Amino acid sequence: MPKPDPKPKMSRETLLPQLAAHVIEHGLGGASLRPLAKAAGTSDRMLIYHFGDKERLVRNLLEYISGVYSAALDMAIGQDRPKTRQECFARVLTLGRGPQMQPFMTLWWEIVAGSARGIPGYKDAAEAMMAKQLLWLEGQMPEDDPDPAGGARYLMTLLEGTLMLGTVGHARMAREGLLASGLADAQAED
Amino acid sequence: MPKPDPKPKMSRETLLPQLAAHVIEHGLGGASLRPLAKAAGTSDRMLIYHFGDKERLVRNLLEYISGVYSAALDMAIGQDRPKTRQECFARVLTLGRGPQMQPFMTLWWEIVAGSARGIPGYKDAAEAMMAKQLLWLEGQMPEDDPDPAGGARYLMTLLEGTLMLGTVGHARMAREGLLASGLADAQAED
DNA sequence: AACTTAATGTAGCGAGTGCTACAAGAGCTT
DNA sequence: AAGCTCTTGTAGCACTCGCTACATTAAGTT
Repeated sequence: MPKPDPKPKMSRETLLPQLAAHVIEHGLGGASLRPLAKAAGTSDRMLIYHFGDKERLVRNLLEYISGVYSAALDMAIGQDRPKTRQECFARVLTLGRGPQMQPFMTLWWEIVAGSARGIPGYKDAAEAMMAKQLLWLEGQMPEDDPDPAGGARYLMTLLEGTLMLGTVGHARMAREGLLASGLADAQAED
Repeated sequence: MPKPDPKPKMSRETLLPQLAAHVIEHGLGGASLRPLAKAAGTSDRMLIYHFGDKERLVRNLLEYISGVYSAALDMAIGQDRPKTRQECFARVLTLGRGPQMQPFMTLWWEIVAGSARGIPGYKDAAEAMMAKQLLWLEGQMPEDDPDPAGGARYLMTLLEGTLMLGTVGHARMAREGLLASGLADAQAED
């Protein structure tokens, strides 16, 4: 008869993945110690023990999540480069709108809001995530692009604007804008 | 000897401006009844009395704030139209980054985050505010623009992306992108 | 003046918040 | 075995949360 629960030692490293999963699903703002602890199979008591206080816990979580995001981007690198900026943009937009990215996006806007309000760990995480995404996008630019660096930054700006308009129910508006800019084909969806 | 406090009857209409002022300064997420009430010179008891419950209060607040935003935009219509899209974009970007707009922007990202999370009143407010801003921007497009409708939507997308990158500390990235797109001059600031 | 209704104050409830005091077990070294 | 440090459980504190019960005042209306 084997022991049903070996009860392994927990540390920040073993806790963070489970905590992050809970945060990605339920958000950071409304996250309180007890639900977080339950999601990770511990108690609020232990969260404070391992992280000191909630602020440091959140900071650690944001760092970790930023790392997860980074890894997810590395995972999603396409084999073949797109041939045009238009195709590049379409690809990354499709990726950003994919259902598996949706919890991430929901959390993302919360991080942006936290950055704007100046909540301790938020801006650092947001900055890191954007930096990583830019790097990734630069690597996805067409090979013969005349200005990959500037172009990637341009596409990033457009991409984020497009995603934002999408989350507030104005996907059509963004699409028509892209259409006018020559960065999108005419296609129906909303 | 006049009465020091005539204690006028309060209604939703008299309360909303003061409540909105508090929300614009301190945010919506962390807004709880008692601080809100104090900011409006009442009690939590009366907020519930007038609005029913907190969700309806928030909904009313978002509607009201959306109206305030709309009015602020109407106020900020320039007499002379810009001559180029570039100038148009520069103007609206300067306006959006102005210090008097900053509390609004901070609140805005919170509204976007709320929309993404599906919190009841948020998406409606965000949609209304974006619709209004688009209308405003269309009115600010150069007179000889070949496609004012599409152009305004394009500029909106770019603008929102630029503002977002700015709030997370990547203003430089957005600027270099705009520079590469031909929508901005070379100028130093960050 | 009697009655009705709207508006407000006081007090508090049950639940949840971050965090702590205290003690006990677990595994290690000496 | 004794001591020591790391990890964990149990209770609870002081506070805030949204909301309600109850009573009171103010202002019409009849």
